[in-house]
Amino acid sequence: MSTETPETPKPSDFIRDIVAADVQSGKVQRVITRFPPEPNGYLHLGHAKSICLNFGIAREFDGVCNLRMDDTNPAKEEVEYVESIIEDVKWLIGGWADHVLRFKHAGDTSGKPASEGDANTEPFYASDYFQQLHDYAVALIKAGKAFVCDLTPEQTDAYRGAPGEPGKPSPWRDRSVEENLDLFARMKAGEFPDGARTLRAKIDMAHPNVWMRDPLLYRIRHAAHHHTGDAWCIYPLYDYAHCLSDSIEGVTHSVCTLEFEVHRPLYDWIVDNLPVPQPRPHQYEFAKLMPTHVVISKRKLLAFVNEGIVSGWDDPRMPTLSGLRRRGIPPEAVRAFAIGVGVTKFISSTDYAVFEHAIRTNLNDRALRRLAVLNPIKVVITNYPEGQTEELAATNNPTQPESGTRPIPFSRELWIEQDDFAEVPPPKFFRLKPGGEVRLKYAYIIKCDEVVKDAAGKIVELRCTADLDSKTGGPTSNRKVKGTIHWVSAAHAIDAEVRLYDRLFHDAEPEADGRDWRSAVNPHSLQVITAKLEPSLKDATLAERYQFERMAYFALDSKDSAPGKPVFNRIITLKDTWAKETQKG
RNA sequence: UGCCUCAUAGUGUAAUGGUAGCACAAGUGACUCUGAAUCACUUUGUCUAGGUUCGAAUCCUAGUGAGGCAGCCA
Repeated sequence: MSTETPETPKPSDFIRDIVAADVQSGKVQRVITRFPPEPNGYLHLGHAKSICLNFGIAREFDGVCNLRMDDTNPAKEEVEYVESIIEDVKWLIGGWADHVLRFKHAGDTSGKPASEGDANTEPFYASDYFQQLHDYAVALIKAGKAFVCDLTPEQTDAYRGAPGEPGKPSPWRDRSVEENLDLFARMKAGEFPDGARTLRAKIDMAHPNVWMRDPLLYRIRHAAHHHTGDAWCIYPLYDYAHCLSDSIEGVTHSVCTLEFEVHRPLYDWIVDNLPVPQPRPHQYEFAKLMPTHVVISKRKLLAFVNEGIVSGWDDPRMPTLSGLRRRGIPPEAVRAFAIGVGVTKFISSTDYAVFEHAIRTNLNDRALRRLAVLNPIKVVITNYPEGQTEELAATNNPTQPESGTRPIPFSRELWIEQDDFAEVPPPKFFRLKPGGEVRLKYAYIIKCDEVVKDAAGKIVELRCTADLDSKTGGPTSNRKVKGTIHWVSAAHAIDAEVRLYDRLFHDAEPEADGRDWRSAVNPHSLQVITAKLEPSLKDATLAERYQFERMAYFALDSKDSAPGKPVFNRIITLKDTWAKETQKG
């Protein structure tokens, strides 16, 4: 069975146009891209677009894509995040771009990929290149293009000037090459405390682009690094490390988000002022994905976790990739969405409904149909013999006829959905009502004869008669009634915990008008119930997706489900035009 | 108010000087043993003003609006 949602014909965008032109002209022999997350948080829906872009370009142009940890800041980065990033990337591109994903041999720092069949691999790390980066810095100093600056952080800010007004040169700008070399060596040797000195590029303090005003290249941080340990106490900054990491790995197209656009002149300056291999990498920027109805900044996601609003980074309500995965959303759906939104430089937000549509499209194709009653009400078929059971054939997936049928048991006492009965039906109500008829899916047409209530007036049971000639598949089953509802046999149903997830935010823009997103959190984003499931669901598997007919799509929870004790997560509801209809009234 | 960038239906996104199309959303109808899916149809758009051109969403100029940039974060 194909699980790949038909994707837009052939992705084409301004970045792919550039790549195609570079390949066409022979400027680039082999396309190499990279996905460079900083390991200081979990990957989320926004990253999915970047992953699909970088890996997508690689696979479309017979290139490769390096997974690289952009870990130049020892204070913020952790191994836990590295591991989650690897798992999430593999999950997202699984079955689609695995073959273009490159790792390197564990421990190797050359920037070269692991050889075929190497079993001991790990992602690339910017921190692998600290020595090389250091040597390049020395070269810059020798060329008179970098200097050690003694300004304090505050002074550095003040000297930088502001947009619109030029900065002024650091008094340390014209130190001799020898002095700079000596000082840089002593920075590296740990002679100075944090913040005491920096290494800066010597460019132009009056440059209209603030990032070109003698930008910092290295800072002193006496801190252990998650990957290099205590080997270094000077750490390169992003602008210096990123372009050179690209160069060292042979990246041809370095694709990043729009906020780095103003950094591009610096990216170019660094690689153009160092003897790097040619052709050198080039940076291109696109607008990041901003879905409505979510909050995806790392800081806020971290707050969700730390403040206990959700159960963890992989809570099924989180827009993290691990959250989406645990929710049961297939990677194919995430990909179809991330690719479908397109790539431009226009800052926009994407309606969450587009994502939901991608999920439903994928699930409709692949999900196994099952009958399950979420909020049960008892039905007794008074003309059906007590103790009798018959097996009926139920279709597994009408969109995949080869998926066949499975047997479901029918008996005198059933559960049906509370919403499928109305004592006082609204207009156009097609379901069960007193004196009315409805089809029990795959079974009989029944008529409601009597509504039984308890002392409090609460409905406890519906007494119905079945038209025994109307059995599905039988010779006299052709009689039509307007409504068909789902049901389970009370004697055969299994109870299971079902977690009904809803959007974490009802507002399209949870932070509109400067509100704190916390005040917009949907208090009913999780509702836990015990549902009545058809017995075949006791054999549900984690790999499978299920549609509880007429209700929603579900998947087993990967953490809390156990053999004999299934726990289902609601992935997404079916579209419900009836609910929309009733809201109109 | 210096530099950079962007502007096409409600939301996204195509059209690369030649009929403004697609998706989502919204609406109407058909079909339906899932009020799902499917199918058909409908509504809504080139920021403004000039210019170049036989012809402009596209090229030029000016304006307007929006965003990014002044971390020893990435």
